[in-house]
Amino acid sequence: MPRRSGPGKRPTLADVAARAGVSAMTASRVAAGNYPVAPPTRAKVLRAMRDLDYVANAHARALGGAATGTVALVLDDATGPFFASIARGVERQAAAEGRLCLLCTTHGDPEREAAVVALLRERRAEAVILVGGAQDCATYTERMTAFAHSLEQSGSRLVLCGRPSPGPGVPATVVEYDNEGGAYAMTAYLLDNGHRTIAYVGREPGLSTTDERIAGFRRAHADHGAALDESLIRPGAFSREGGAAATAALWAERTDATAVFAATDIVAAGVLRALRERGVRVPEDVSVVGFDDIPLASDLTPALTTVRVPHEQLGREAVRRALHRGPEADDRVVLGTHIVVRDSAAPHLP
Amino acid sequence: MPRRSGPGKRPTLADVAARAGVSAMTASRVAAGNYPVAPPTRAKVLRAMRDLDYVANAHARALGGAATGTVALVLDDATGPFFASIARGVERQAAAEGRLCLLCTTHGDPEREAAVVALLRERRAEAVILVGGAQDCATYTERMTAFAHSLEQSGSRLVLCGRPSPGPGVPATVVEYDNEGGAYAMTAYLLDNGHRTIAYVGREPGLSTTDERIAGFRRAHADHGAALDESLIRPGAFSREGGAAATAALWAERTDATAVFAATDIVAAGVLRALRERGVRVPEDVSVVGFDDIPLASDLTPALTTVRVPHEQLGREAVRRALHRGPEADDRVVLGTHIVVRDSAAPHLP
DNA sequence: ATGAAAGCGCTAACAC
DNA sequence: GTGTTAGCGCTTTCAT
Repeated sequence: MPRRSGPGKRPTLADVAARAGVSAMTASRVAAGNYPVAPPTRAKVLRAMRDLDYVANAHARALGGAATGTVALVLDDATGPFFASIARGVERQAAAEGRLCLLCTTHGDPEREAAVVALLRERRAEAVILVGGAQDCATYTERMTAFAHSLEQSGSRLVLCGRPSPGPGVPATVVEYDNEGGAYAMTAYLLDNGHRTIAYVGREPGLSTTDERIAGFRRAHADHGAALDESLIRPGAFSREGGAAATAALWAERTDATAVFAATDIVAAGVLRALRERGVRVPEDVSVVGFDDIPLASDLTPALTTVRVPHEQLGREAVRRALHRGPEADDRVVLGTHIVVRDSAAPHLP
Repeated sequence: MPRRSGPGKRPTLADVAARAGVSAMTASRVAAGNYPVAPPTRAKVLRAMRDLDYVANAHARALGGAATGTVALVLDDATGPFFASIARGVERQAAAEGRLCLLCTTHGDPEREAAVVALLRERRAEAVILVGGAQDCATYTERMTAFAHSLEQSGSRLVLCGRPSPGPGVPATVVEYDNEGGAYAMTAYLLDNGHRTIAYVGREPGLSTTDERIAGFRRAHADHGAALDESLIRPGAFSREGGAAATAALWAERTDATAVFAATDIVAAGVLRALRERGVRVPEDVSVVGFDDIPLASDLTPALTTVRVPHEQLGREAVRRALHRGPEADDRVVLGTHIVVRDSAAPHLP
């Protein structure tokens, strides 16, 4: 049982040293464990630490110039769909590297994002990982470039995770995944299965992920010599409601689509609901596919065929690369995506 | 654009002071903003800070004795079902109170939990919030009591969130929710709807939440004068597979249950799947209800009737109470739960 | 309203 | 192997 209980007086290394009858430096060496200390002395110090319930002060260490042992994860919102998976990857890798993980959210507000980055600079976080939601592309690049420089100047590393790169030469690590390729593969899969009228539901204007996915959608059509009716690309928010509303709007206009490519799994959930309400059977009448492969995908009815994004691995890579990087200013990886076939898509028999 | 770019030389308050032609103390006062400084002086200092891109060193501040502005959230696993909601509550409240939030996971390993608590003591986190998963009750109480004291001694506050209290007098904040009441209300709802053979699926032995939920299940039966066949309480892990397996086992034995109370929504997902595979219609043939009201619940088919647990509010309360507490050692709240009626339960007509 | 000095707890650099 | 000195960057006295 500790001797003192008031929150005011925590034992310091000096206290330990005094109690063990050695100097503070010796106690420090024992604590760090990276320096030879005579076994008997060592034992005495250890004993004193136990007796006093000594706890090192991480801030004092950090002040001395040591690394802070902290990486920071910055998200739009803690309940976003990939949050858990990416956070898990980040946290696991951070733990594996002996770091603790700070969690911050911005709610999509650029000002708050800047404020958070400022706070993290004060904390000297070793890495600041910005995840998802690439907003307004006009100022995005310069904002990220400014963050990258200011973080570098305070000894931190900016990591853009699932966000576009601000360009070469900017001191940042970029960990992306292949949106275009995944959309291409999925579209090709539908085309190979005989679908020729495929709706893309959930275009969020200005979002980098949307643009890339639609690019893959287009390229697959082109490669398969399939005509693409632009009016099949439907706007819609990245939400259940967005998916349901977009589907309702589409069906009010035309009912000839044999497949729906939802921009995300969440959107797909809305699409499925809207179709069910209209008595459209999936996959018998219409095939529905998604993007992301979040846990929900396999719980939907029918289980969703979708594009797998390696969220957890994104998180791990973000930490790994930020912590062990070479001398080059910038660093960029693109992780692969692939389709996961479940029950929501079937061949279209003409 | 900052003058220096190497990660080695960050400007300090002294640099700012020198550039502004004042003393470090004055610069400090301007930075803190809590002390009168002559407007012209103030302006000069602010200017210097901008020019130098000055960033305060949070560790130096913390070393000086100031609060660290950090709360820590400790979970079993980042992908746990309530993780996102509780984390959101914690993060939001922390942000509202000007704190940053550390995120740690233990993977259910008590040793790692202890290691994490030790790390957080070093960081002087103002609050350490332990969430969910109360394991082996034999040593649990003493472990938590020890954590509470050691954290208190290093100036931190232990918060148990959705975990049982270690008892009165222990310096910890406990934020629970009403498991027994929620289970009671749900069971009563089923009984009121004419169900008399209700299976409880997903008893995890030794888990406090399980015990409390089953207690409510029993009490409702007793209050309604309904006999409770003990063999209807089925063991099973808190997972989709656990729910499916337990349902399969139950149905292999008997098929007379008209309702299934799944221990959690995740378990309910497994139950639904197993019933679907057997051609049992929900809710026409059998009613299924869950516990937690995670987002998944409304995406299941049919949408799940379940017990709502205010996860986000749990997180908020955890932070709020830890930060603003009176002089009493212990502090405990129990947040209410209530049933959410959706489509997976229907009256049973004899 | 501003400044000077001391110290928070730890560790790198240098003695002994 | 162990002790001494100095200093990380900021803030709290205590002057002025």
